[in-house]
Amino acid sequence: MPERGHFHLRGLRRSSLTPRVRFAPSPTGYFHVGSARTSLFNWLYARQHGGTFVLRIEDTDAERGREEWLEGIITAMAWLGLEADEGPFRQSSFEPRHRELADKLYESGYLYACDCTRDAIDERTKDRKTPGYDGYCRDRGVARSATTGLRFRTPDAGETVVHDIIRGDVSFPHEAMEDFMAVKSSGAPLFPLANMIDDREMEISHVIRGEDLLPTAPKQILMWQALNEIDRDLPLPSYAHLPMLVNEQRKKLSKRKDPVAVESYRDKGYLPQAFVNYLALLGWAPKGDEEMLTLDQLVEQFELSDVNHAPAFFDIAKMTHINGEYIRAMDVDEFIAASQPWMEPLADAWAPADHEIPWTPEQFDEDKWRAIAPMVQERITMLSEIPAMVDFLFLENPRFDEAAVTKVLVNDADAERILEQAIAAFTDAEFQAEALHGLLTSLSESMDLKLRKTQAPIRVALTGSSVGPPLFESMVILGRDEVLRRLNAALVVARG
RNA sequence: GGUCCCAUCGUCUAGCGGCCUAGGACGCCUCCCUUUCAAGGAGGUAGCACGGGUUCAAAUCCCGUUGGGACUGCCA
Repeated sequence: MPERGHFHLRGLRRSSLTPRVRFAPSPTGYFHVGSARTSLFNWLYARQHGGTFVLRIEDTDAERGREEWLEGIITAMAWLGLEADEGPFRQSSFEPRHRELADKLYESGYLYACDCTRDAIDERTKDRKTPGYDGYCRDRGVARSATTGLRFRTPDAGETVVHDIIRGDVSFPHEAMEDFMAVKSSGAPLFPLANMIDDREMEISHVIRGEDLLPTAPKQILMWQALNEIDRDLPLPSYAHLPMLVNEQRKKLSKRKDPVAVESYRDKGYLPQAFVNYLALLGWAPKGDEEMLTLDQLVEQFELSDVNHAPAFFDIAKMTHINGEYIRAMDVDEFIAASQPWMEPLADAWAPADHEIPWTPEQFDEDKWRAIAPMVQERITMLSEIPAMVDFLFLENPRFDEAAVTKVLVNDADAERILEQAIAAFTDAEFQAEALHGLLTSLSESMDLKLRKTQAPIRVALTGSSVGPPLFESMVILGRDEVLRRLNAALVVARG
């Protein structure tokens, strides 16, 4: 069923309404979670309608665009599974066309030259109720020069209506619309113009972007219509403005204060499927009660017109929970493969940033890791948590948690006899989890202690921590000799 | 200040006039399971911002108020 907004495409010669959408990020050094969501929604829309997903990098800000950042965007999108059908195109490469059309708009009178400085405008308008450009140069006939920008002559009356697939019709009265700057004094168009020209040239049918761009939509529509008069006559795209992603203060996510880099979530060990799944749940919800959805299911169920209007809080706690679910849902081999970058990163493969591995490559033991992996899998929510949980298997000596040592080895009067008896019992025990379990259980009974009490000093002695994977399984993986050696070392500590 | 957007549990949301005694999920709390921690199981906590209409009937429609937010640059 065609949703609201599709009527714009009536009479269009574009082949049978197949949509062409685009994701147009500006390169800023990392991939923003908001961009990821916008990208995802565009991709989903294209996929479910058999359309085309175009990637266009808006790199016209000379100071900002850096070569390696393009790679960052593509890498992050590939990680999320959002490959573009066309592109990446660089907006900067279309600048000749931008200038050509800007000139045409100027020659046709849609744009006029303005030599006002910001200070002069502010000075003139400081006492007015309505700040913004006052139209000073509108009819002054200022000659275009290297110091004049070009402003768009907005209509005096009437209004421009943005037909938004998500929000319905949004009207902007021209009366309140200033003659905005469209072309820099350098002759290069500003974002609203350049962005719109590219959408025309690429015959984009649906502009799906953040709500922060809703106020620029009427400007772009006005200029689009102007170009329809003097250049090609092209149908307006449909618009869909996605609600903002906000922080706990309900403000737009800030690159300064909020953790917005997609790369950092990858580094922490969020799985792309989980990340995408969570992103899809921000501003949209599936029909049923099941919210764990694969990319394929999202393509099937996603509905752009059902997207919410209100801003959504980017809740890392919920995303982390979903990530844990995905981790537990993997089979062990998948889990081991996925965790490799955090365990034994390959020399020329991707490795997480800010991640320290406590053991050396020589100390790492693949067999031990495989043996304990299933138990680790159901205890973590992020892959980066793994090393701290298994390092005792690979290190010469466990990294001791001082608080735990003090509590269960030093300050606990029972620690000494528990360790002594455990050593005696384990020395010629069958080293198998069930057997060890039974052995310590009966040993506890003979000492009139709870098993939870007797396992504590042993756990700290072997792993350095009072929390961790199941103890008896860990003992088997560690082996009798090592278990006895560590218990004896702990006994020395317990005896003070 | 101006223009625009928005408003259901703390959070993400379902709900599109009667099925709502407002459903699910995260979080939080309790209990069960249990060798720690998790996981899992069973419960619980908590919401229609407010005020007017319209209607036999409103979380759902309309208006207003309040409260959030975005934009307001020769950045994109």
